[in-house]
Amino acid sequence: MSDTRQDVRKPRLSRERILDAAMGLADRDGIEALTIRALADELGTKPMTIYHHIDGKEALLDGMVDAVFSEMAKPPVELEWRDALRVRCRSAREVLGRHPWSVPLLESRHHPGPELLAHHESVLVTLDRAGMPLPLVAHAYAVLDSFVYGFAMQEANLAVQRGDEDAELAGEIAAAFDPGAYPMMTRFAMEHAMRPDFNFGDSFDVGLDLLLDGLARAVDRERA
Amino acid sequence: MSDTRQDVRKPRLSRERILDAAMGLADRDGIEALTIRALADELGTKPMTIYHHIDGKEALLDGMVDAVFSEMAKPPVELEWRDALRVRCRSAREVLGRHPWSVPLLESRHHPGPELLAHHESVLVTLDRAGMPLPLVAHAYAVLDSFVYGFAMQEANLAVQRGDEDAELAGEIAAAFDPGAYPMMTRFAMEHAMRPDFNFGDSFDVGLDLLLDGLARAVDRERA
DNA sequence: CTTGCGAATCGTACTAAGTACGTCTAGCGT
DNA sequence: ACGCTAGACGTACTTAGTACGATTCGCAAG
Repeated sequence: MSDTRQDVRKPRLSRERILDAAMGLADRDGIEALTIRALADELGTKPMTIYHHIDGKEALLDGMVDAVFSEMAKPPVELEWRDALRVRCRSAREVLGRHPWSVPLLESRHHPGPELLAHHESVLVTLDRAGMPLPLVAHAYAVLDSFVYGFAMQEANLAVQRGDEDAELAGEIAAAFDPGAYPMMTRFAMEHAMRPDFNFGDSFDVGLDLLLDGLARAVDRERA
Repeated sequence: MSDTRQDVRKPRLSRERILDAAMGLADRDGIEALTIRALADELGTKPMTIYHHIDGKEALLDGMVDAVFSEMAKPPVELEWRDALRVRCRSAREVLGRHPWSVPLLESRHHPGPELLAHHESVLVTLDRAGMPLPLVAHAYAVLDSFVYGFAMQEANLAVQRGDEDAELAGEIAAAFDPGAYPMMTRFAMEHAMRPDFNFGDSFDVGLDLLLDGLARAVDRERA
């Protein structure tokens, strides 16, 4: 009873409930469907109520980005640095894939939240215990994150096109093809990319290993 | 005379002039400042006039993205594949850096323009003549573009923060730091990232070489 | 030089979205 | 029981995209 009353009354809204709903809405309907009004409907309330918990839409987006970082696994300290980073990067890619709207947002937010900072700290620590000097740490971090973000960005792109129409889109693209204007692209599509067993995501581990192997060699060179 | 008259009269507007102005405006004031009204002002005209040349704002953005691709150097056919790709990737990074707003757009456009298609074709051809089998071509392309896009995205991020306030921003971030809550980040910043000779962009060539070297090794393994 | 046609331009207005401001109300402590 | 305050809400203003119809301009033919 008191539970019911409390549930309906007191904590009707909270920053967390709003963030959860916002992320769910963005996951489901896309980031462009995330409007304050739609969010209010989702929460069974009115637009202005949301402003009592969150300081404008920018702050909402900042909060969502930080929540995304909170979902990413940090590099496990008990693993050797390469394995630890592999775990972290795979998790990051998976999380970004689950929240495709977040990828372009990562770029435009300039208010790092606590989760983001903690995440960065943990990665830096891992690179440090790999024995990298600071300049190499900087390169390693920049390079790994560039790859992860960029890959997630391309995957998000593909996902949208897949969900959009597929047939219509493919037809449109095909129509733009002069017969044989792009022979290599055509061959590539026909003989590989359109095959049922082709999976863009398979390239992730390939690239990740390329980078980790290269970094390991760089560490070895430092040691010598 | 007739030149003057023609210059003032006939071609008052055109798709090209609109695209140029839109890109200039986005470069100068940021993509969020690119509104149809602002663009009309920039061109000395009225909003609705623009719609006679371009089919809505989405089409405008599509056109801008394609224009960005047109600025990127294709891999020169006369160079060995690794050098050719290095030229292409460096150029891509430079162009994306010049048009920071374009990076998030690359993801959201699903109407590939002719320049984009031609660019992709040229890269695929280069990978093909490197002797890669199609599956490796796919991996190479995915991995290289992920890195280039992701790197450009992070650079765009830094550029914004730099231009924004610098002092205010740095203070804000510093304020979020519990004294010593992020020791490795602090050390990294103090002893490396805040030093005047530190340059994030230096990591680009490092990562690019990591990937190209790794791909070259993969090609060699295929040969064996 | 006039006239008329079609393309380019513009004015008006509607819709969607973010949000400032003032009011209202429920539930708490006194 | 009563008033105080946090949270919720209604209204309305602002910015932005864009549909629709009227208007104007430049050129070519008479």
